Amino acid sequence: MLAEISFPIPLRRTFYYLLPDELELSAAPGLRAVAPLGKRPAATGVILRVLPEKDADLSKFKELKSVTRLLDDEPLFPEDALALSAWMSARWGSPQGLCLGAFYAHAPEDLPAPAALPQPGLASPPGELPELKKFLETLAAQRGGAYLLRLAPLERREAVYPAVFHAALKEPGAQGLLLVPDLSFIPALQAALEPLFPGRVGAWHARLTPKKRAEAWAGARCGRFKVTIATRTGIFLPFKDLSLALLDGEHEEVYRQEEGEPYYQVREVLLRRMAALPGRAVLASPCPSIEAWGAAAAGDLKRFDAVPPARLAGPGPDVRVLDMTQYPGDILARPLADSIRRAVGAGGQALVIAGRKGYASRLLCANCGWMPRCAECGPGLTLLKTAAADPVLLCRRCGKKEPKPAICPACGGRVFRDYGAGTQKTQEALSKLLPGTRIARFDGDVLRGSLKAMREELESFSKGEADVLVGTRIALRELGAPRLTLAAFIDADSDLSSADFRASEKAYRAFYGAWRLLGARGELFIQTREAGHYVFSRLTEMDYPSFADGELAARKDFFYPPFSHIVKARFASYDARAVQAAGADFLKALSFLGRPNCAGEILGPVIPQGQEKKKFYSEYFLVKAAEEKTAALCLARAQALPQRPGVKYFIEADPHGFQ
DNA sequence: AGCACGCCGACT
DNA sequence: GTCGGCGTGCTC
Repeated sequence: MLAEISFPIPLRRTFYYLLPDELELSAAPGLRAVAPLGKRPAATGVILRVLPEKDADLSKFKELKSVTRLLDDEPLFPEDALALSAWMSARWGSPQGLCLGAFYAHAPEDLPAPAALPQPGLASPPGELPELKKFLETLAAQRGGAYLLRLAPLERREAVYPAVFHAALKEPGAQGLLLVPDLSFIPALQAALEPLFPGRVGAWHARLTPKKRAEAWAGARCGRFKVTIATRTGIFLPFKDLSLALLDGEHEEVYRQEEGEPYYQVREVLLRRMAALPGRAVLASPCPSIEAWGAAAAGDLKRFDAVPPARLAGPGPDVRVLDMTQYPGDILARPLADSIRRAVGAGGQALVIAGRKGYASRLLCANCGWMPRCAECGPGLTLLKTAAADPVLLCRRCGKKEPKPAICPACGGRVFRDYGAGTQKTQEALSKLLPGTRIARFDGDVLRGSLKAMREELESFSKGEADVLVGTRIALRELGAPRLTLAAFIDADSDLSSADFRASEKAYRAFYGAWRLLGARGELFIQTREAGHYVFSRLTEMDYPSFADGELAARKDFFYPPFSHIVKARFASYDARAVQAAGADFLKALSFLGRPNCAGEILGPVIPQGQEKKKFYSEYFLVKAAEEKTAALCLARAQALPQRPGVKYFIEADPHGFQ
């Protein structure tokens, strides 16, 4: 008999090994096996299947090696980890061996013997939150199911999640997994869960010491830990009986693994894994991803809004959207300037978020403030200055280009100005406005400088030495500012018109994040030339559902996820003709698209801006497929393309932030 | 990914 | 004359 084995190496290939007689009976799919591989005397892989010799084509290689030994008596995962990793591999294109490796990477050679465990009863439940009651009752009554839990803007997760796990883990052996975006969230949640499950709350993250890591891994596997709180790799932990998995802040981008294979998206793996077990899956967020929102609308997730009606939520910060067409040429509109002066004068602090550095300028009429928009997509266009040709306007959403107008269609004016104030320009303007005030700056330049300088800038603000902090959106992340009474986005348009179709969603969350930083009596200002954009219409009440509904409708119109699956293929070379030939190969390999059961479309070739006079050429295609299966097929075909010499291939599923 | 082979620069 | 840099190639 043979064993087909998958190793954690970046090869889209499995290996056949001979099973010695004494291992023939115990070998089975899902068990780890040790075997020689290449020059390595002992490599550990996972058996995918056991098959008779006649079923394998052994003609393509000269030697057939033997399995040395097996590491497990039974599979580490009660669910079908092989099927899950095969799906991951097809979904995001990483080799199955690496996907399996994510599940098996931390397994010790010798599994610790499962110790007999005391099964203490549950402690008394925490204070019941009325708006959560319905959700908790539903959860307690089900063994499976997927849920979207929308939390109130100012809700403390430490108050909500213990109630969720308490309601869901009543059965003695049932285990829970709580995934968080960052390891800094773990201690507080651990402290909140500990009273309910004394001594049975585990923690898993990248910075555990080897000993702690082994303990956490074994504790999940043998059932010692009732709840494990983990960062994203925790999705691959083995559990004896995983009954509930909750993804906190499910919209967060850290849940998408894009640096290094295997590529995956925690939200999707979690839903898939919990459905396979089966167990309950909960996606939680105050502003859910549009993907999750769409899944709820389609009935794939059951949505619960643990959010009291806006009017009962009490006073929140004031939100003021300033229409900058009323203040042409100003960096700070008058009402904002007045409010900053007032806020700082009253002993408060102001946070000013400028547009990101390096962004292409936008164009506006110097006379009337008119700004070109894309006829089809709505959001403003971006002005691109190219050295060779005349300036063009580019729609970042659909990629359509048009020449820069010579005269303003609104007023006939012939003078146009660039628009977009960077952090430095904003800092200057603020210095003029507030002479003698210390203004700290926090942006990519400071960040790129030294880590120490960055901390100092941020701390000078947090400690109150500076009254104003100017920064890009990264400044929002780790800011602690007790005296903060005003936050302002100088140029919301640079966020809204960015390359990504998730731009509005991200912008909304940025506004929302700033809003949350402010106390109940704070002021939030947003300067924009697109004051009619639907993002803003939902901000005054922080009405996320209607914003998300609008966003979802736009995704449907433009055939974006969750209504399609995107595959991006980019080809790059010093030889322009080789790039084109690779593109032709690609189109030929995907010619099945559009046939029955293979609905989809191909956009491209797109030639990225600014390479006109460079020696290096690249172009890319975007495939939008209606079904996940079709997208997976496109991905597989693109990866199987014959490699043309000198051409680099970049094939990616679900690209974020493409242009 | 590993691990080895192989062919050119600075050193005990 | 060797030690060692990392480019290239292969793994049932």
